[in-house]
Amino acid sequence: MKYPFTEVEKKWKKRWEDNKTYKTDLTNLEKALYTLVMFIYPSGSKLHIGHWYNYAPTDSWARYKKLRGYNVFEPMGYDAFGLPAENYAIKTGIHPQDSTFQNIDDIREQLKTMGCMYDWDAELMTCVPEYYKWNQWLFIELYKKGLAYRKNAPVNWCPSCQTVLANEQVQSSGTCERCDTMVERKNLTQWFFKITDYADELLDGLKTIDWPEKTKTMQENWIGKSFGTEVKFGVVGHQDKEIRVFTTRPDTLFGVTYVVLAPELDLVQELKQSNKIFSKDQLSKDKQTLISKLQTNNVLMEETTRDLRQFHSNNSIKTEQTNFIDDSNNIYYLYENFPLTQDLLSEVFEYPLTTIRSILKIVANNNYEDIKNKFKKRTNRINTDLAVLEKCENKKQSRRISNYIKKSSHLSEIERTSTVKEKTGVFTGAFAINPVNGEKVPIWIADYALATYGTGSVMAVPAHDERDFEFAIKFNLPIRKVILEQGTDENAELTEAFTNSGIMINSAQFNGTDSVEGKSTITDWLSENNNGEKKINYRLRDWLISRQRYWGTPIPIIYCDKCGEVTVPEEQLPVKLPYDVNFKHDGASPLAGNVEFVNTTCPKCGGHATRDVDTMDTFMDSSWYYLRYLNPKFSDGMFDTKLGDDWTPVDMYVGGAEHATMHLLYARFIHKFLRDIGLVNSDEPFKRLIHQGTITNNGAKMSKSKGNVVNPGSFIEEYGSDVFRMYLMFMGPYELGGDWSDKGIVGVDRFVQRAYTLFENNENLGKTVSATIKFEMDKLSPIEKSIYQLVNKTLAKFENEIDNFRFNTAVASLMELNNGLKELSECSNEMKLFALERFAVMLGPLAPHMAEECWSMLGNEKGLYDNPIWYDIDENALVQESVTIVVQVNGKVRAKMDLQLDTDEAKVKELAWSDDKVKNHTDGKIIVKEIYIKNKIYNIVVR
RNA sequence: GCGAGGGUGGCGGAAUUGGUAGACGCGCUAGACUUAGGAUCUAGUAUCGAAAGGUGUGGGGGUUCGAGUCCCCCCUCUCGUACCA
Repeated sequence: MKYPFTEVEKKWKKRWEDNKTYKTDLTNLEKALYTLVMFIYPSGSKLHIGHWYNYAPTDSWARYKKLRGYNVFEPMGYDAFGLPAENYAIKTGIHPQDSTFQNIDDIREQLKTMGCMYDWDAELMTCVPEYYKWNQWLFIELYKKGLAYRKNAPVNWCPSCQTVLANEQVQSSGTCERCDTMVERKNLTQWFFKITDYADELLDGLKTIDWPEKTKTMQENWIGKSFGTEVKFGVVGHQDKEIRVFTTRPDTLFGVTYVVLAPELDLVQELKQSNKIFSKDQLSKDKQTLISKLQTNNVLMEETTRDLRQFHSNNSIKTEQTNFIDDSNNIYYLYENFPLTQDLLSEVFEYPLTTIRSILKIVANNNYEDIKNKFKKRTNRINTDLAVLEKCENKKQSRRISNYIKKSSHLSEIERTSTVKEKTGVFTGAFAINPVNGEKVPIWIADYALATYGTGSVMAVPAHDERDFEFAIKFNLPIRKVILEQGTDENAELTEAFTNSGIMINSAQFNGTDSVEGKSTITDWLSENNNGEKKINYRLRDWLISRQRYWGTPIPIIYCDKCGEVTVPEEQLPVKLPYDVNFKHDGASPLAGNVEFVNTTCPKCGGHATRDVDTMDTFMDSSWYYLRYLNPKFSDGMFDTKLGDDWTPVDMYVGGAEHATMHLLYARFIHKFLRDIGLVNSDEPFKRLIHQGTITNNGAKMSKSKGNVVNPGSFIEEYGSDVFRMYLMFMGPYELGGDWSDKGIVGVDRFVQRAYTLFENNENLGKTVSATIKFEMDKLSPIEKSIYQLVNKTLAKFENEIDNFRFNTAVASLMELNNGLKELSECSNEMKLFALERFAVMLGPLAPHMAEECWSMLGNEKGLYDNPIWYDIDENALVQESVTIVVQVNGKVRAKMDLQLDTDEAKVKELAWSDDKVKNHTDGKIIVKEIYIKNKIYNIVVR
């Protein structure tokens, strides 16, 4: 008879449910094992094969552990808050709460068809007040410890939808996912969690957990700890200001030719304002006279920006700068007090400064005093120092800066930081002072400097940094080599940035130092002179948790005119999410529209106050749900701390690799925080982590929007859930995933049919024969012996494979066993029972319904999972008595010999040489050597 | 660009420490049983060759008695990441 999966599945599901087979006794800590799979987002679409691929094999692992006597806790729940439900509401008008509850009901039913051993008493959902109350409580705890704070931060804002978008809703083109409008960045005051306080611990903890190396590396990079130096640059004309830059290459400090500020920095605004542009008549009489003289004397340089920068950077020139606008709306920079040094004069001569050159030409060959005198005569300056006038390239320099800042604010984070984008920037007109040599370098703003990293200011060393090099080339800024690559010419021009270590040059007293050593030498020098210090920087940013959205946990903060920011008192929690809300976007958080919600009284003074109208990031929910599962109905706290201590860290956690740096980092942070406030006694939430691979469809990720989702429905109907789950496991390595194809499912089905028939043919065997634990191999027939060995071998293999999530080879080993049991009919009933008992038990984790049925067909009264059982291996049966020894000639296989294990070399040699093929290949050749690897190979080397 | 992981028959994929490459399954071929076969069973199936014997794990080089496995260079695919100073 064909395996009647419909009846069998129904029968066992009912029995499991009636017997509460999968209800875990959490007070029993002997061999306690917490297996967890990332909980499900209850969307309107059905469970697809991706969910099955995630959950079913994990359940098989848990079942295996259960059969081995572990007290396994395997819960399932719903990550029920979030954007999709709200977007769905905007589209259809169905309230997120209604659709979510409906979806949860549907999904629960679908999950049950899988036949996983979830403890349904532990089921939880995050969108109910009993759950999110504790998000709020946790928020307040963080707040009390100074780890929750508010600051102004940019969000992705769609001007057309009038709403805030999550990063993943912004397309790579920088447009809105829904309406294709260009997304803007808008500053809003928002809540942050200070995860950065835990940066070091999050980094160190990685060493203690059994996670995929790849994931740990990703977290490591994400945290991005980097050791460097913070250097203080002065600002010309602003004694009170300084620019701090972070660098990992203090050894290149002498190569700084400009400084870059991120456009968002407050300092940029100040510099812009301080570099005020005067109208010409606002200037002093003296200056006006000077300007006219410079203009009439034609000491006006039309194309001199580049050359001026050269002056500034190559020489320690201290000038006074005045910006003004003339009657024809041209902007000029007037630099006074250029010291007319010999250096400058010779330098000037190098560049096509037509005007100055024409002046200096006259005096080129004269001595310094002559030059001074002649220059004085020519310009009618009393002062012998040079004044120069630079015409601004762009008439609207100031506006240019503003425009640039505005423009970069329009770019999304993704777009701005795209490396393929060409570098942009604008000169501020201001100069910074390099502390190491007093050199003046121009200050630029450019969006390749990120306000969110380090100080937001960068010292640019084009010669030794790729980005700076690219920028310098584009804007014609000087490139000064200060690290010499070994074996290269000091004067050779660089065609690309040299970023490795070398010998320091052009670095005054540090010349000749190895650049690696130079890092600390220079840093020490800076510290001594109070110009900088050692500094550690992190790439990790604080966790922005505010969402200008409805379907989430309300932030438990009240704003009072008198008392300011006040937390909601614990006894007033939860702050319930009101049902009646216009969640259609109107430019603000939907909760802002609910007057009843917003208006409240201040818990401190009783006066009028308003509530925070934002909700929390849903990663908050998933940061501690594994603790709540232990008792979702617990009301005396976030979770039962006794159970938390007993059952966490989670022994096995399975979920997608896409959560590597978000969820998995946040949960670790929260866990550590909970430890610090005494709620858990462990450092890490998840001891062991496995990522399932992704199942693609024709190479594309399955998604509802693409319409390429494969539903398991038809396969379940045709083959049953056990065959389907086993096929998913058989497809390939679990952690790799792969492209979906149903081509091989018939193979698994055939295997199941054959196995079922085998049990059918031996029905009630256990009632007539008593079970044997161990056989004396000498007393077995050859067939019995080989079956006995195969069964034991399979057990050993199977255990190892399942333990390590290698389900494909575990299934294969059972198929091999099944093939090997073809001759079972020729065995004694004792041997039959021995083999079939073990076969049924091994089927248990992979095909739970079928295995229960087979197990009961043998005559067992108690179910496999009600009375878990696993068999010991007879080690004697694993010992091979004979072994195939391969005879090679020059590494090529020429003969194979079946010999007793541990046959001695002389005997092997004799047999090897008696083989005809071996003779053929060695005749007439010189024997160089012979190698014998015991029980494996006999290799003859000839020439 | 950088980081990680892959590339093995017609296909999905096996191969503890270097030691018989291709387990298991699909597909295919032949046969058996059948009124029938998209059921089941049996045998075969890397490739060239009639055979002997060659050749074979992306390509090239190397180490070794022996390399899918170790080392160097290159090609290619997938994933992650995106100017982190």
